[in-house]
Amino acid sequence: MLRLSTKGQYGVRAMYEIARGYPERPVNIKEISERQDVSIHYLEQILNKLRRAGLIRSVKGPGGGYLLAKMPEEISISDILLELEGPLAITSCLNPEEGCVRVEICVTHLLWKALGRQIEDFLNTVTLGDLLQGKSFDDFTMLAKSGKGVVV
Amino acid sequence: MLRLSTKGQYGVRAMYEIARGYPERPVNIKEISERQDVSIHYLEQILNKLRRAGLIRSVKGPGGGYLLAKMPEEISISDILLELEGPLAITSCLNPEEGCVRVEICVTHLLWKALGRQIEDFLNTVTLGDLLQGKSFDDFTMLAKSGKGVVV
DNA sequence: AAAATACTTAACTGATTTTGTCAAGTATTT
DNA sequence: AAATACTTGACAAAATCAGTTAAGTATTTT
Ligand code: FES
Ligand code: FES
Repeated sequence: MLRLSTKGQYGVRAMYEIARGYPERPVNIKEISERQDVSIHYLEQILNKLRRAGLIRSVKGPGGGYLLAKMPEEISISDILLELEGPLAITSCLNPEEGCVRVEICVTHLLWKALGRQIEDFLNTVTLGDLLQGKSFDDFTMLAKSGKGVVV
Repeated sequence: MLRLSTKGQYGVRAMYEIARGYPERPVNIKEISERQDVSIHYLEQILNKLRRAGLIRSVKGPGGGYLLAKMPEEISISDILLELEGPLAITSCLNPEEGCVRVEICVTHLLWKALGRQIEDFLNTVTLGDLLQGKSFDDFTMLAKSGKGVVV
């Protein structure tokens, strides 16, 4: 139930590796591939999307690789997943591109909407910075929406 | 991203229709099919699973149909989805049946685990009773875990 | 007893999505 | 010029999803 695709998962793990080089050291694909055990070809596909989305930039030539385009604290998990998997839409009814004619009379619409908001709040709150710090996320749950800092 | 299957969605909607007959009136498949616009054959498949799981029971013969096996307040959305879509597992690593050898060294494992907990808390908290009452779920989010009542 | 209603079960199939691979580049530095 | 490294698009096997088909069994009403 509610599975995240490997593309999204690999994407976050790749971004973590790139974040480790922040702000100076370019991290090349081979290094990411080896550390996270994901094929180079598949990573190329993933990193390409993330680059076009402006989350990372690339440096060519020997010694090149990928660099974070922003501070780790400014890149949320949501940012990454959005590019790789499209907008969060628990149901097709909630997908702007699909929509649903039953919305007005549907008894579950608000339920799924609330669940989506719950997930979105969480993913918006957690950033690469949190991953770098090795947080446990135990207390993220209820504080996510408070807007204030999050307990470690 | 993170799509719920139609089976799960239809299942919740079907359970809502059955809940409307609680505690006495059996609701037949045809009525559910018409009100929720889901094929009878597909519903049969879904209701069968829910019956074997003990969430509903069936009454045969003319005037028969399906009845809730418990009070609407005692059946959570999580109960329904669990039967139709299996256990919540954002990633295969979190699925008991699959597992992952990288768990110990993985930088994202705790992240997905926390997200899963977030979702599970929510789905465990909402019941058919809430749907019957037409709640908006606006305030469920942060109060889900408090254990106490939920704001309408 | 017969007919009508209604649930039960298993098998099957087409469509879609996921999860990658392959091939042929382009760009930069040493 | 050679080595390194990113870039892009096409392709395809595998898995999952969504739904149908078909052939029942069980119960009540007349
Ligand atoms: S069926 Fe589309 S909103 Fe419920
Ligand atoms: S790769 Fe399995 S836990 Fe992260």
